[in-house]
Amino acid sequence: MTKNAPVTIKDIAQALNISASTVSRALRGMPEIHPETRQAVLQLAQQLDYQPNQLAKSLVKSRTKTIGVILPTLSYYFFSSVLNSIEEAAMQAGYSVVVCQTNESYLREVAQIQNLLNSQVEGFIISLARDTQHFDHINRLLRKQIPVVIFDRYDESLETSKVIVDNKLAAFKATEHLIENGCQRLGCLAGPPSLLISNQRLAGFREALQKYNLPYTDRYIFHSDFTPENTIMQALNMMSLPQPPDGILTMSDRIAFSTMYAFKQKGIKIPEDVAVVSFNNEPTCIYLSPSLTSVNQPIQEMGAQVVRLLLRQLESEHNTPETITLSTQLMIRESSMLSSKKFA
Amino acid sequence: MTKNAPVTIKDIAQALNISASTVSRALRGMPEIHPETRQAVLQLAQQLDYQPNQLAKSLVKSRTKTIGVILPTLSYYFFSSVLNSIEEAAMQAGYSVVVCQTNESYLREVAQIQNLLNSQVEGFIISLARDTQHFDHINRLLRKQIPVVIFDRYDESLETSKVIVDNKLAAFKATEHLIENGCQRLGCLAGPPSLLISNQRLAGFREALQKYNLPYTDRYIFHSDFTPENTIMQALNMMSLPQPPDGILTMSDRIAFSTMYAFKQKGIKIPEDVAVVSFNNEPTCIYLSPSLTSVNQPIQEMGAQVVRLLLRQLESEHNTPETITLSTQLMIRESSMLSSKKFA
DNA sequence: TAAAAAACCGCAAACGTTTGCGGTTACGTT
DNA sequence: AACGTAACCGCAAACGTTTGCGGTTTTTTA
Repeated sequence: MTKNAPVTIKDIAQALNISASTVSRALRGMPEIHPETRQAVLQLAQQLDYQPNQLAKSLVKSRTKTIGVILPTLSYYFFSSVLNSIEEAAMQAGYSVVVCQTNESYLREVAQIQNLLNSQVEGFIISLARDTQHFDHINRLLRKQIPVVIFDRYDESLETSKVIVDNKLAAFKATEHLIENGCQRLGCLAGPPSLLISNQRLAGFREALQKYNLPYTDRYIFHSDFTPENTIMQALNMMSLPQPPDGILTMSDRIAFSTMYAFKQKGIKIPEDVAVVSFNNEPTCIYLSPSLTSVNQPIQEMGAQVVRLLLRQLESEHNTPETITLSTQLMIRESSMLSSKKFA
Repeated sequence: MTKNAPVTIKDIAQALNISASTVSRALRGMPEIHPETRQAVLQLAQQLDYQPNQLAKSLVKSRTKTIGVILPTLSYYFFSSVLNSIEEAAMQAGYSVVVCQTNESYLREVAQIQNLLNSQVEGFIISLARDTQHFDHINRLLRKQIPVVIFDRYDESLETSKVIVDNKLAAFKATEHLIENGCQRLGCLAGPPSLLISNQRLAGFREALQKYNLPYTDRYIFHSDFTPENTIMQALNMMSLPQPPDGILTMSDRIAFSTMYAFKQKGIKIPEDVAVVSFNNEPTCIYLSPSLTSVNQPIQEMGAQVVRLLLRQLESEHNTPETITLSTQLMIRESSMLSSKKFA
């Protein structure tokens, strides 16, 4: 019956002996066409299972109503979760989103942005890849006046709108919590030295040590590249220091998970031997034994604010960049409660 | 300098006093144009930061080289992970993918498919939503001769290519493992009754009981809708049976995580009081205490096979549907080792 | 009853590409 | 000197829509 080629507006027009423009208007319910012919068009369209070609539509209107989202990975709960809230907010505003993963690779990041650019997305939401060190690809977007909002993994040199958290303060408070719970020798399992937010957290860590007059030395700072293997190695290296720490701040739950796993293997007890606090507050935190103390970031609101900022730029021309700083919350659990009985 | 409107092929043509077709050919490195003019075109294109409009290109070629992927959610490690391998394989074949989440909702599933259809994706990779009960939206794709491959969450009535695992067998072996480890009263924490694969696993569970002459009764079957709250309720209901089970098969790690959490709260010991085995083998399994015995599905290969089947349909017309069944592997860990000492 | 307004519809251009076909040049070959 | 043949490039149509403008026909108004 139906041939292989999809049915177009012209097909309908021809079958009904009317013009394509009339069909177009009828399908969109414009007022200037007769109810009878509209009815006929609608019916035939339905019968032929007509699908409007989004490409053609976007081409003539020069609008895709699409925003591109660039994320390091979707396998992290944090990112897939804020993606959810981004999609929700975007949909509400009549935009659809297309997602790309960089897998933490700089090359992939520029390639993906290039792709989305060619696909005529109207704006970008980006969280930088681990390996991204220079930002020409982002600045190119800005030069083209394409709206960009960056969240979480950002860089200070970028003059875009951002929604972030006060990483330094959050780390300070997390470290303070460790100290208040009796930790004396603190170590830090940081992310790659290239990551700004990791360094900010490191700064907060250091500041807490200073405030409480604890000695600070680089020998208690280890950098993980986020892979389990590397993380485990770094964690065990730290614990084989002549004077191993009795409290550790890790930069993400993923790092903490691997660390706790390694410690379990080696018989190192948490929190008795060493307390642990972390970042991101993934749901898995509460499933672990001991449950993991972690800094919560307001995922829902982060997504909402990100698209709010982007929409502002999309709807009104030439907006000056704005930075929104959301507040964090330390979720205190067993892994940092030195005074608590385990499995209470 | 540069105006707001993006630079097109015509702009370049005009600036160089040549025709648009020449520019087009030059940009694509076709042989019939003079090296000098090609050079000029390339240079100007670079200088103006020309971006080819993918929409226009796709429109004239009637090809988007894009495949649509419909997933229940990206927050499950299983799905986001096979998405990764799908993207990898698709990219290798020169296709790009666009992902949509259904959030387990039937309505969203049909809406998302509709969207992708309008966006002219050339084929679909689908894993069904929890709430999907009828399949007109899928069959419509088939009628349109649009290639579709379904994986994991499928339905038997669908005459598409599929890549799946032998859920019944996997569940049988998992249950057998529980029995061989000394469990006498077995319970099953299944997924929604609407999910075929959950029912298949249930069948495998039942078959194992029969083989070992253990009593089977529906009172030991509970259905979770995958949410933590509901799962916890179902799990606790099961354990407050007059004769609670000493071994439980759960249909997914997510269900198992919530279950283990609930048991920990209630002081129910795993595996001493009740052993647990599960499905999906998420990385979190090894982080838990006790670590979680779980059925592994070959994620990498699943993604690879899925796009292989889809590509076959895309490149050669009219292919008969094919079903690929991959093999699973039970990863035995502490949660099911009744004889093992905890924290060995 | 004539003019004005309303209702309905078609023409053609446009969006940014690709591509078949034809048309100039310029060169090498007899 | 004439001709065949490369080499190089432009015209115009096409992809499937939308939309400004203009044209009929019908209805309303005075």
